[in-house]
Amino acid sequence: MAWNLDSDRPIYTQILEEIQLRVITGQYKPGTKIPSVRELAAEAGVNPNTMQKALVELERDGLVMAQRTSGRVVTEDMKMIEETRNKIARDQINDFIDKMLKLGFQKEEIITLIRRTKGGEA
Amino acid sequence: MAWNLDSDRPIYTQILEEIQLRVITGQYKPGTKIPSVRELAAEAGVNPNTMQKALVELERDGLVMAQRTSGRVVTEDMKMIEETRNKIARDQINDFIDKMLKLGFQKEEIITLIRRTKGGEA
DNA sequence: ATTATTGTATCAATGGAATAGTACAAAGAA
DNA sequence: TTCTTTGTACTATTCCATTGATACAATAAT
Repeated sequence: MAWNLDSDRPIYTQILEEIQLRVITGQYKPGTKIPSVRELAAEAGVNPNTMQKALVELERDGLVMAQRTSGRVVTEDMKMIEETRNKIARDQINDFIDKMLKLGFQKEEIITLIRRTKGGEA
Repeated sequence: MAWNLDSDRPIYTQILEEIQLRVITGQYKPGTKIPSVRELAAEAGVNPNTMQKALVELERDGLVMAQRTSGRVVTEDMKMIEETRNKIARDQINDFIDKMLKLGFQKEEIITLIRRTKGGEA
């Protein structure tokens, strides 16, 4: 999977979101180890310090835990993972709706436009 | 209207978007003058240089035009304004759908969630 | 004619993000 | 034991966004 980093937002923020996504989607499974700081940094093409910063922030949220010398492990708290997913989705929706309303679209128009958009029809 | 600037994206980008929005929504009407660089900077609480940078970028898009000493004027090209609005909306939708699909939601789920969201049912 | 306002240009200083390089302590592997 | 890998810490440097301050030319207002 690509990291797809752009330059108009802090890199460590984007990295944080990408790892969050990998946990939420099960690419990094509960209770398992994730790659080391240095590996992840190499994979993402960033400096280890930048990766470290992202990981420390993720740690604050409790989504991953560092074990001094044996690496980092994804939380086993499935409920927390699910709640994180829902919170992110809720924020996405609110931001999106807010912007669209500001642009002068109404809810039913928005829904129509989404229906016309490719992808995700199961 | 508030400028509502946050610190995790370049200020001049956010300013640019805000002015774009004001044109699109008719707060700044086609053919009329917009406030001077210094006024806008004061209103937004930023340095004139930062405001200037945003305005120059808007100029590239052709949404506003500078007149050396008499100020800046909004374009009278309604079609361009409408196209800008549609482009922004399209980008918003695509980004939003993309993120939601990555989070594992499907289109009908997304629509359901939007229906449950407050606002814009006019 | 004088003054004020306009956009524009330029320079220096500051702060945060990112890079680069290095080092250390703890634990597992050899 | 020795070596390697782990997370972590630290310092220096570079780059960009932002601020601050100032200046200039063209025009509108007086």
